[in-house]
Amino acid sequence: MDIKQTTSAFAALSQPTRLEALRILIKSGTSGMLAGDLADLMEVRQNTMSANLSVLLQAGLVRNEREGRSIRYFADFEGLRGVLAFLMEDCCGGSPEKCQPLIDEITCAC
Amino acid sequence: MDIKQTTSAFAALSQPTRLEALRILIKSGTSGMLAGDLADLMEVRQNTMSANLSVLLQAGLVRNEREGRSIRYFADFEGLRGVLAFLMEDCCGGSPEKCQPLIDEITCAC
DNA sequence: TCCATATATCATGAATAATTGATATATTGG
DNA sequence: CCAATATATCAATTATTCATGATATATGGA
Repeated sequence: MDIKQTTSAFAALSQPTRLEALRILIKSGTSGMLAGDLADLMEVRQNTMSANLSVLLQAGLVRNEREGRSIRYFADFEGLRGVLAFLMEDCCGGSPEKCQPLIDEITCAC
Repeated sequence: MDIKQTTSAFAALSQPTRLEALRILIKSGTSGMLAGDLADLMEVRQNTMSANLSVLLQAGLVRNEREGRSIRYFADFEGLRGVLAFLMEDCCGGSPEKCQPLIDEITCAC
């Protein structure tokens, strides 16, 4: 993971449609969602959603699988991990006590 | 934390100078860094760094304190927490087993 | 093979953002 | 109060990004 990949990922997340799409895919977990269903759910046009999913794909934040005529998209948790890890690298070096609340918040009840 | 704040934060992180600056401030923890020292360290001009710090400030990712003639900047861990929490909200809903590696990576050795 | 469905790509115009030189503001020391 | 230092703001140019309409590609069913 380098700075170029990471800025590309954050750029992908800096647009409301893409951020919401990824959040939905994160919630959807292993089930993912069909591109068209996501467009319908979010009430955006087909080509807009396609373009936005393509940006998320290039950024390594989602992956996809063809499923008949449709294409199913999934959050790429590995990609997410890399981006967040790069950002927070050595966060404890200067102030360990600052890190715990952040971790607690990210940490979900699984 | 809403989608507007979050996209603004990610937009702030989508630019190499700002991402690096925040990473340095994250590593610096409670010591933070003076704006000028950060500009020198990163070899960017004074006004460019000032503009970029201002974007990070508006995004709630850093805070600052005047210190004599200088201004000291710090990573805002509370802001970071909010952004990451919003992104990962309900990540376990669909697939709890996917979350742990991500949390492990973020979790530092403090 | 032909048609319908699902998604992707292309071209374009409108809006946003980035860097830079110049200048302004704020603080300190003399 | 004046000069020096540290940072912020302004104006302008250039470069990116976005949504959109139109079109292309790919798959499945008849």
